[in-house]
Amino acid sequence: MSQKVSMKDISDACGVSIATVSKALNDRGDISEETKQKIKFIASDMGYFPNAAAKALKTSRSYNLGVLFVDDAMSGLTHDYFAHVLDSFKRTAEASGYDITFINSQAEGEQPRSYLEHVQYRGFDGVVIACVNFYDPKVEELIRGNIPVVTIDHVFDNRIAIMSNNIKGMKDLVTYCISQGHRKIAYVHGAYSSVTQSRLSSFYKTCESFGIDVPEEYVLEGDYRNTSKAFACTEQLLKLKDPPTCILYPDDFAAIGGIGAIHMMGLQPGIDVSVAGFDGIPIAMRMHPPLTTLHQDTETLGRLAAQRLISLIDSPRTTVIEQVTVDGQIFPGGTVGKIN
Amino acid sequence: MSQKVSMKDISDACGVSIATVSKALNDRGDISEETKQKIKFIASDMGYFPNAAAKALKTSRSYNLGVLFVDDAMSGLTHDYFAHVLDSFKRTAEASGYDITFINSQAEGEQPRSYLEHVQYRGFDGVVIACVNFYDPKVEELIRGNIPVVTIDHVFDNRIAIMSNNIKGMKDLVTYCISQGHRKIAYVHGAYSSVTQSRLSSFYKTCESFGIDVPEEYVLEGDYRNTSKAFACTEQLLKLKDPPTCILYPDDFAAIGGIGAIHMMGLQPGIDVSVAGFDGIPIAMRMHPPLTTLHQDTETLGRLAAQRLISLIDSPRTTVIEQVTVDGQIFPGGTVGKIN
DNA sequence: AAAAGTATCTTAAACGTTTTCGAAACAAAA
DNA sequence: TTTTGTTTCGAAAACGTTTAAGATACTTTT
Repeated sequence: MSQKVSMKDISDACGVSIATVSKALNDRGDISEETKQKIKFIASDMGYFPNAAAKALKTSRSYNLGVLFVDDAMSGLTHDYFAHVLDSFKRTAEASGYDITFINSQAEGEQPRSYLEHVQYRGFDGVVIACVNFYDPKVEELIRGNIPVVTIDHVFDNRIAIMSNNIKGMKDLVTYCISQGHRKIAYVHGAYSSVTQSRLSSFYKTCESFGIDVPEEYVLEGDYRNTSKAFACTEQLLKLKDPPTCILYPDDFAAIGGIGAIHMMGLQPGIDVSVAGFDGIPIAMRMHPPLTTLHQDTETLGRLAAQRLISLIDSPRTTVIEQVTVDGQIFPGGTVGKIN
Repeated sequence: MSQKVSMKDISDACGVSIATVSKALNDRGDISEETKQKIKFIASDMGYFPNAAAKALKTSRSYNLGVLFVDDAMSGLTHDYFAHVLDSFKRTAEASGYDITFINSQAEGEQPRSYLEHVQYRGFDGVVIACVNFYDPKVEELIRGNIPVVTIDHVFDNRIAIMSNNIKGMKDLVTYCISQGHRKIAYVHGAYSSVTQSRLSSFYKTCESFGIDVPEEYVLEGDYRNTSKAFACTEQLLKLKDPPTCILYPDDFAAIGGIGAIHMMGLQPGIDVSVAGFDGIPIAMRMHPPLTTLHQDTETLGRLAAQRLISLIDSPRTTVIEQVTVDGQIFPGGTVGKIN
């Protein structure tokens, strides 16, 4: 059963030509309502479905989107933030009839090819890029290639970019901490990147706007998803003669590392010293007490990326190339306590 | 630039037939070494790469694997355990020249089709299934379909299954706790499933083998990834007249919930009361103190799944249909302390 | 020297579609 | 009645490959 039934089989069964079958199944005008219904009925009765390869070969449209979430330093799939973005991207792409497959640069028994070559080989209609070293020449090549592309959290000249609003996010987070009475706020930031830069400058600027001075020793370099560094930095901060009352971290992972240090020192997070994360991954928001964090709207990020990409594919002329930024939302949690 | 160059272009450039080009590029015997080298050189010089659709159409081999990680209750991608398995699967599949794309049951503007139809439409060479309601008739249909398939953590009659060894895992975990001196061990287990059943019976059996009696009130129903239930259960357990000294949880998420309750009560995990998780997700293993947990070997799980699947595709006759179970490894962490 | 074998290359069909263009049939307009 | 238009359909080429079978030239065997 289910041995492939082709348009040829249907055309035989219906006594029409194979061209007519194609037209009927694709709802082209060039056909009478009567035969169209008959063909459709018989086709579904025979369990027909099209052959993606043949269709793609003929139309050079694969209805397949490539995603580039590389996993060297930061493994895409196992990185909560990007996993959530991808999950959302996947859902909306699939709802529009697109499948998604991963881009890689493995060879098929041959020498490694580039990302762009892989994309052209598979005939992806479009590509989304995230969680990547954007300065990798192979990534550059892909972006300069002639296929529709949207990037996430990084902007390239003349390409659509979906950006999480790190400026506003950090501003909201700092503002929240200040509203809780904190004025001695430390920041363990992530390793250098454009995202880090945005957050860092927003941190300084917001503090300044409230007339808060940030001592140099309050700003330490940690790293994303690095609990150990966060642990060490936290210890260091709390041993200061004038320790901060509130500590910000590059992400929720790191914040959990910081909380470890706080517990280790016999203190209670949110009571003796406040901490806040960034990202709003599920585990952080469901801890006890829940972590105060800035929840990045991964759902919207992924959805917009898919929508824009598909729009770019369908109507390259009329979709405007722009960077859209999506706001996160402060998640109060319980680890930033009221003071004074 | 990079406008598609086909075999036709190469054959023109080389003054040979298309067939000869195909043979040269595919290393068929039927050709002289000299022309083969010449063709290969010119092909690479012209930036040629094959067209996947055409190749798939002709050979009915797509070098594309379908993965079914559905996301309703438990969203596949955002589920740490499965995300890691998938990540490993992806890496080894890609190293063997296969791409991977997600299976879904969305229609292309039409009525929703089944998983199996999607698979046949795309011409996937094989399929891996995980993180799924295995009793879904659409899943059943896919598994009974005529394509190579391997399932993860669930066994179907006459199909390859890759199983994490929950029996041994729970046994090792309990044994470790006992080795630390614990004899009053509670278990907040997950919702009903075959995995839960395995772990629960292994828990009882191991305790029994050490002559340890498990009071009824030590075994509570929590749920996977549910921090709140774990929090509540933990409170309940610690309020007992004779509270346990050690508490086991369905997974690391839940354990973190339990730790929250312990902190809330002014106690120190690993000192005043011990806790252990299950899975060994990165955040748990990098907390301070690190969570004692049973690290499931997601790397091997994913790799074996890919290897077996590809083997099944390449040589259906000689690959044995069996369920292979892969052992996890105890991660001592620091939340199960020595007692007495 | 004829026959047979071997190495190398080409022709052409096929995979399952889509699409252009023309054909046929019929209706409407002149 | 002839012309023109409209609707519905089919023939055939094309997409870029693979592959079976045939063709050619050259070697070897007898």
